[in-house]
Amino acid sequence: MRFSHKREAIQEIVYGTNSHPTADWIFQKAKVKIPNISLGTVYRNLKQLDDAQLINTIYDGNIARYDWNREPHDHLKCKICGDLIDVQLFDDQIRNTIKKQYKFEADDVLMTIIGTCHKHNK
Amino acid sequence: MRFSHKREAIQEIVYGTNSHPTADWIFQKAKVKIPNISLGTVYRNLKQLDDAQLINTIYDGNIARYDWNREPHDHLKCKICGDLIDVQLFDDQIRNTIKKQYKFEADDVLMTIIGTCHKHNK
DNA sequence: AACAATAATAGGAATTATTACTATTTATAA
DNA sequence: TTATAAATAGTAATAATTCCTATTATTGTT
Repeated sequence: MRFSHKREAIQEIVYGTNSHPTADWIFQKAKVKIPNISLGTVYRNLKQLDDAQLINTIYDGNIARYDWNREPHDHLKCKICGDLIDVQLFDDQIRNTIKKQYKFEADDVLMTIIGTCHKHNK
Repeated sequence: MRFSHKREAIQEIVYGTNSHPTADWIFQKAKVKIPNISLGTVYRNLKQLDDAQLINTIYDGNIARYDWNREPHDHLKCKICGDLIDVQLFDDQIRNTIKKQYKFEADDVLMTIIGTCHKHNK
């Protein structure tokens, strides 16, 4: 993977937020710095950064979001504001349990808890 | 919700498979019985059946799949063949843990384990 | 520094999944 | 049996994403 200013900028944008941004959000931010950047470039580079293990892609309903946090973690999703909150729920032990119980070679555990976040406490 | 033959047929199709079908797969099956059914009808009725708690909608990457199984359960997703396998991993205890730790009112726990299923054992 | 090979890009077209719109049909309650 | 409103077909519209192609930029090699 050869160096590119655009990819560098895209990576900086993803690394600069905890908001699990969408491709379009990243595109809007990128345009401020690089007015002629195209959405295709954003998608292509996000994919490359994911392939290079520099960012994570997470699917939120049927939209892709991007996450700089490469540590294994899960998400709390607020059904009111839609926010995704990072949490650490399980350790590696679960993989062994699953492997034994279901003859399934587990690579990754994706977990989302749907609910209401503290901002909406009455 | 008023009775409809099409909705009945759509529900039967979802209830008749363990394959977590997509809207389009259901549409193809429905056309065999009801040649003039439209894709919009399939989507509308799947939404109604979900609202009525008669089926479940699950998001697999960025595509919606439908599941007759209303019991709380999780999925093993094979990265090779894409199959989703139903499994029962956690009980309600996890909700209380999350609630305490994160001040989060948990309604639902969505969990998918990515890996390789037994069909691909060498 | 100039060159050659090829990765990266812009801009737009194409694709895929899904929702919205509207005139017509159908279920059902009175 | 008729009035009502829900359900529908067919199609247009939208949203997210991928694909295509001519041009541009990076980088290893002269």
